[in-house]
Amino acid sequence: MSGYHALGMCVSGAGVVLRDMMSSGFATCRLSLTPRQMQEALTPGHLKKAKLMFFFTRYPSSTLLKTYFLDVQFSRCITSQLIKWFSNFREFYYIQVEKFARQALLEGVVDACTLQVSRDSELFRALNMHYNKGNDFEVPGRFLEVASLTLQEFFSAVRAGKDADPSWKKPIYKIISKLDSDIPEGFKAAGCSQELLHS
DNA sequence: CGGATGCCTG
DNA sequence: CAGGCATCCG
Repeated sequence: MSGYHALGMCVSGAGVVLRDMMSSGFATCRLSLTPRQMQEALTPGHLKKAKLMFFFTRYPSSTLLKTYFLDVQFSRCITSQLIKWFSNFREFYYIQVEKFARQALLEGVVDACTLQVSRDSELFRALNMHYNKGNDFEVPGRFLEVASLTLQEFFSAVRAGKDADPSWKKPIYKIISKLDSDIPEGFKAAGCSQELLHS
């Protein structure tokens, strides 16, 4: 809940100001008047922001990322680093889900549909701990749905013995990649990364 | 060749 | 999470 408030405040704030700085000052005086807030390297605040964004998008394009990190000076290095972050986020996510799917199988679960990820489930706890450590952000319900589907897909695949195929996860990745949802505009706000760091 | 992906290591 | 490397494509 506190997370929502912080973002809400960012939305009405200095978003426009940053744009003006970029279009005028930066473009005409690139060497002498570099905006102070324009980061040349990703900060811990950016990392925290990226993790929260993961709750909405698992497969963000570099283009999308550029529109949500307006305070970052994108370069090949920065872009690849951000993309890399999400790649790492996905790895952790899928590893966790697979683990719980196999566990459910061992516990004798029969119907995949009964596998639902709720806010009080162990899987959610593990994921929330990783992407929202301080638990200061209200995870969107949509994420729970995506996680549930992912869990069911892994469960069904393993139960069907598809994990024998070296590339058995590919079909699942394909499905999940289509479930990305829009990211709240609040994440674009200037200073958002730092605000999150404090909350 | 240089950049994007993906797997997997430490 | 960052490094490395193998691989694929323009």
